[in-house]
Amino acid sequence: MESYDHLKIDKKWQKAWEDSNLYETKDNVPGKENFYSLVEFSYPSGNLHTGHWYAFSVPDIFARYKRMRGYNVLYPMGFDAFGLPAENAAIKLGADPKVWTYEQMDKMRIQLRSMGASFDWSREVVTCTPEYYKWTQWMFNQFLKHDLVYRDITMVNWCPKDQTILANEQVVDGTCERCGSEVVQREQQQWMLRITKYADRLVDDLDALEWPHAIKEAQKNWIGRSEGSEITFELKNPHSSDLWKVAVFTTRADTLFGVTYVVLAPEHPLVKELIAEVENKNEVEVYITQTSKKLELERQQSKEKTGVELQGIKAINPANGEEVPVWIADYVLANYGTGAVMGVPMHDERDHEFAQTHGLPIVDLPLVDSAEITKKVGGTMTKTYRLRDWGISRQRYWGTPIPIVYDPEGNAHPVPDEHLPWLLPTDVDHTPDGTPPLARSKELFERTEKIFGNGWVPEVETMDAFVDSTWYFYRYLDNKNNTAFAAKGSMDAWMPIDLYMGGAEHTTMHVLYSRFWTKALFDLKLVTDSEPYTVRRNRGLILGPDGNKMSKSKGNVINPDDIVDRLGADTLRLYLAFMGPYIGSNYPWDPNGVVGVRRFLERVWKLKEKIGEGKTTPQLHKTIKKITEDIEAYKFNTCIAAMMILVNEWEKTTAILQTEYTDLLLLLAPFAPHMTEELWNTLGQKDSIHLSSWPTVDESQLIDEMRTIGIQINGKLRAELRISTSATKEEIEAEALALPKVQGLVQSTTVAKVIVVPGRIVNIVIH
RNA sequence: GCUGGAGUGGCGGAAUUGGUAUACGCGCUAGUCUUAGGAACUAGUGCCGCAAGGCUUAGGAGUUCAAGUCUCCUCUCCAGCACCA
Repeated sequence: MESYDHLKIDKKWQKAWEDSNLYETKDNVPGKENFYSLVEFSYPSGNLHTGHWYAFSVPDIFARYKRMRGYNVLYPMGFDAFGLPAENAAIKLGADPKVWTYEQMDKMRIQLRSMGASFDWSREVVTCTPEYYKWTQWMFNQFLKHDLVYRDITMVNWCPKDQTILANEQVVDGTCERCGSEVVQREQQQWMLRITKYADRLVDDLDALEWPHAIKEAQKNWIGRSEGSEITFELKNPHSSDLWKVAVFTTRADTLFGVTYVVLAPEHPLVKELIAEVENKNEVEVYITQTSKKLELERQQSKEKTGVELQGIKAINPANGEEVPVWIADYVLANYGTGAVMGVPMHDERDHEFAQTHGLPIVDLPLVDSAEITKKVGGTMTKTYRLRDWGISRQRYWGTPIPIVYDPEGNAHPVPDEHLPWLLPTDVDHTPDGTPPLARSKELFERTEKIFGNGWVPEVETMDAFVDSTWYFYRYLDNKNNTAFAAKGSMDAWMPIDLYMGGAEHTTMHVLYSRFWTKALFDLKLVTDSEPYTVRRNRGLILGPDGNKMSKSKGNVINPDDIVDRLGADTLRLYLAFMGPYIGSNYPWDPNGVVGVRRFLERVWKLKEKIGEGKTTPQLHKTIKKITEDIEAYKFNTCIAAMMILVNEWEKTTAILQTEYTDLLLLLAPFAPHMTEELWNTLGQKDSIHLSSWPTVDESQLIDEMRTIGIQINGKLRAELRISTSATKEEIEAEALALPKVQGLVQSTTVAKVIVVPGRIVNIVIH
């Protein structure tokens, strides 16, 4: 018999599946229910690493299993092709981002094929193609029309060295992830998406979703909804008749009588007005300048309660008319709540520290009812959020152009739909110099004037790449449509997504953004579901053999291509699935462990020689049952363990039936698609094993005639009893008590009670 | 600090959900084969003990005939948020 030659077998079947379009998925197949299984598509980095294998080949097991259970399964793949990784790599190599990206995608498609995953490549989606970003722009226009897009000046992360805005996720501990410079906050006008309008729904709709508690909590945490009161304090200056009002947000209106001062954030708009009135103008101005220069890192790390009193200004407590001093301090954040707080040192730790530092009074007055006092002082019960609107402007080249043009007066206008896709120009030097690269495109400016008239200029910013990925799962459903982002019929066939497996790092970014996007589309009646993912599950990470995250600098990277060459795609797939439950933990790579599963595959291979006449093994049906249950719970590790147990048992027998062997192949097919297909084929089967049905459990085979149960005395295991499963409680008790071992221990005592759990245990209670 | 999650052999992890703890794999030990290294195969392998036996699911208490599993306290680790009023 030929030995298991993975190199030959992997390639042979990958080609055969491709030639026969085995995984091409139709929107509707009579008699089959649809199942949409989604995994996060990847950046075209041109290098498929172990993480990709874990992210794609393990969920492929589930997709294949579902197909064998009779579902019409969509398991698509594509590329999140715009964005920083491509642009950075291109800049570094002096290459064109587009050329570089397309080269990487070509490489990755080849690597992805080596996985033997059941992707339907005919539905591939690439976000940097005009055919795709046309619809990203179209949706942007729709949102603009419905006031979900606006332009505003906000604080952004700015890297002074790279002269560019950084996304939040590119700021690592206050420094630029690329060059390590300390990031500063800077005011910048940008295009914003009104995600905060959806804050309540993004929190409340989580309740109905079948998602893990941890993911829901992380999103709630991130949105940070806080319920409280907004209360207005009047400010006055004894030397003039001017009056100002300042609203504060508090969750503790009940402490209103304990207020001994009011604090504004240094950036609070009112401060600019008040500054002319204060007695210590210089001091205040110096403080404002100092805090604005403070690096984000410092402000985060130093919890020192600095501040300056606005001398001469007094706030009037609406509850009792008492005059209290007004301060500015940078422990009050401008962009949370109203940017102003009432200082209650008795009941708030930070206020207490501030009061102590600056010698402000700390008074203990009785608490009142929050709702009542809020009403009494003319305040309102309100909610505030940590979540802020999503700034999507990027001063970069490699992204979806924001489809906006400005008239000669500087007013913004959307690029009409008939001019979409609003193409990304190519006549651009993409080296970052602090100005958007598109500003240097002659073609873009000429195009704008040609279409809109003299003096019109284009928007020169591009969109955050997270915008592209908010809706990619709709495009898989109808990826060639050029009259709509997807036809309603295709969306009805597949949405909402049945299973979305991905990384925990996307919980508060991509997953939240795409939920928002879907809700916005839903409100515009463009889609029929307000939530995109029925089930979301987070997988873990594959760590290096040293237990650290794989990285080139640590020298602990396992290259999947090497494993595929040496041991085969099936071994790698199987090992990744065998490491532990798919949902939950991170697992270190064990170079010996991967050899262990290869041995298992070889045993399955050799078992073919044992096919012959014989008796059915009851173990097979227990195995089918076990795997069917565990696979549904994404516990692929115990599925493989169950197959190993079966193979261990079969190795001890002289012969196995061919039907039993093919049942094992069917169970193993989702895990090791290449080897099982080869064995299936050599046994004379004509159709692909991957078009076959999942084996059924013969319930009658599950019933054991005899069973070994444990005999405990006072809860401690003392003996074992082999007994018929049809034995009555009385029979079991009698036999247990008759055991010599039990006799010896029970003899000189009184048996108080005997608990018999048939098929499980006997516990004899003695005194 | 707040929120969530987790602690089981030398390692990754099992445990029918309250019923024989340590399945399966790795590693380790011995043996067979091999010039050797490796690979493969066979047997053993929770800990202490020569043994009888005792102990064991981070630690401590509790409920129960019975606890890895339920309850309370303590400790440790991981993740997210964090001067969020």
